[in-house]
Amino acid sequence: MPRIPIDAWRPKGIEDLEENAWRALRAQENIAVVAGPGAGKTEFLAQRAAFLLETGLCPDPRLILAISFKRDAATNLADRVERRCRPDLARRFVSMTFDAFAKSLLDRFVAALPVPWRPILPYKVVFASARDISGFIQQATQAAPRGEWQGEIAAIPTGQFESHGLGSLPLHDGLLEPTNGRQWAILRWWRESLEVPGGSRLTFVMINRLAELLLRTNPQILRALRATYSHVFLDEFQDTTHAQYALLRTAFGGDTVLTAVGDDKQRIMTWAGARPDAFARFQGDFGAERIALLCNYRSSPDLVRIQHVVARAIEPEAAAAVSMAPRSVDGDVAQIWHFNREATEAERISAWIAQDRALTRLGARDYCILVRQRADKVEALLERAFAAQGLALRNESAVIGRTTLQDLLAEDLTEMALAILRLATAERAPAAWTTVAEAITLLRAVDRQNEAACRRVECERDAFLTTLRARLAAEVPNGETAGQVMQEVIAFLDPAALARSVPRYTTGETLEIAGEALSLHFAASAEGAADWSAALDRCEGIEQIPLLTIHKSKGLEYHTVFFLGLDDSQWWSHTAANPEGLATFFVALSRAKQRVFFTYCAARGTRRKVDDLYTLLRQAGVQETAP
DNA sequence: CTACCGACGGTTTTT
DNA sequence: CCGTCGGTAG
Repeated sequence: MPRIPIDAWRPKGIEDLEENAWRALRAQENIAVVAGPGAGKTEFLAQRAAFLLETGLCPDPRLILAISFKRDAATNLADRVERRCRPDLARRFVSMTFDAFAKSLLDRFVAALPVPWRPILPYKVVFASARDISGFIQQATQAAPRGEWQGEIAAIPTGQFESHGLGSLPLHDGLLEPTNGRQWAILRWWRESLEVPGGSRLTFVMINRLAELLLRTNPQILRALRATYSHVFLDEFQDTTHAQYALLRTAFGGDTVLTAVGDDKQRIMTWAGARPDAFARFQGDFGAERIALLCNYRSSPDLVRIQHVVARAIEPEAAAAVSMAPRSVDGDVAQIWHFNREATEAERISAWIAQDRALTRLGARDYCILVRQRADKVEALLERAFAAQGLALRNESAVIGRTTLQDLLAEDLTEMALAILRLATAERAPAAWTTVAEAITLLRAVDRQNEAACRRVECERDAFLTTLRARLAAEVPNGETAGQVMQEVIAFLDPAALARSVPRYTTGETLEIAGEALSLHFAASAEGAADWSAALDRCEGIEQIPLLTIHKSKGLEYHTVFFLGLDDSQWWSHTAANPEGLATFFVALSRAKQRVFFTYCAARGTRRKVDDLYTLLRQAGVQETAP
């Protein structure tokens, strides 16, 4: 296949790029791309991948590795590259999460770890709860060999032990001799976790640290890794933790070309262990040039202007973004709504949305209810009023069985099972056909060359679909039938085959948890649904207004955003001008494409702590009204 | 058994 | 800031 000359390369699927994006796209050195909300970070990375592959700057057989924090971000990026590139090139783009990257290194080369750090196999991935850690700190305090260390250990903040303690202590070839109480406690944690008869218990922070040690002590593995990947992309770089940063330095501190993308103004994960200086250090440690993307393809000019007031409060030097999205609504694009009673608040929001929908024909998913925390409380508060207006809410973080709604909807199992049910209810569902065909090929492990085998599998599939179609046609949707039907669909897909063919389902209880939750959720969706197709719509959240926390909304966008509860009780941890609080507010504000409304309800509490946020809105010219 | 007090967690991802 | 949980006094 011919390579495209660098100067002749054009972007795929979009018109053009802004000037700085072109410069960043063509860079052959490490770069730090600072991209505010709506700048098209993911699109930029997808275009850069296409550029590097199609021009041969990433030469065959070398690969591009893209590292994201969340699974959905990793999948999303891989999908975009697939849509932009020939299959043989897209195959050389590897997109995974940080944790999956660290774990894959550990799993492949565990035997190369220095003996004192080698886990007992099979090790188990565990998630240390705050309770586990505070319990550990308590007993470590008791057991500390020196009096002066005891106070030091007792003073370790529970929330920082894993990220700042375990995450930032480098491991060494041999056993380490602790020089202070903190180190003693961290090493004790390591020994207790590694020396579990029957299998070590490792958290992802530990897996990151072990992967880093592995590369540092095995130059030949490090060389092989660097030979594999010519370029590495790092998404949401502002959220990099201590352990991840250390792994990056060891793994790619050589001649790999790194592209880090992110926005310090959207750094809202430091409380969960993100290091506050990742971007700044990256520029120093990796000699990366800083390139700022200035366009905002999401929000209208009026919203971008309001966002800029908040952006400057976070970073006084912040450059103003240029809105590329025309305004499409009349009236104020931002308002503060003041209520006395929660019932009035719920009623006015729902009535407003119902009326707006009637006028504009926007879909339910063009609106969004954002909260700082405790989405279930807000769901209970709004549900009745919304139902009275014929609106449905979808609490994305609702707990279903042992998982949550949004995790369940991201499961491969869910995608496959719902596609089968779509085929059994809808007249035409081309996307569902593709999904089902691919799923069956994967799960039945049919050789495409073997025509007889293919036909047999197709017959089996059609027979199942015919029976299912007849069954659904004969029954009115209800919870009990829906639960049973889902179990049958899962049985048809075959849990054993899923465990064999989907890496995610190979170990642990993930498949079982997803199966359970899917049956529960489909049952709940079918209860009171007009027909089976409506039950499936409900299951997928079509025509439901999303309700989610700011943290979950990162990276998403909505035409009209309601931020519910700009008050001290939702913002209990906020203090004036603290960067993380301002960043959280900035993320909420910048989800909106056209309109954003903040609500305050006196019955919920005061607004002293959040006074600085109101001041910023006032400075930006946002009016307060009592609708 | 109940009533009250103080401590603590909340916003999250990851195979 | 506010709800929950565990402990203890009555």
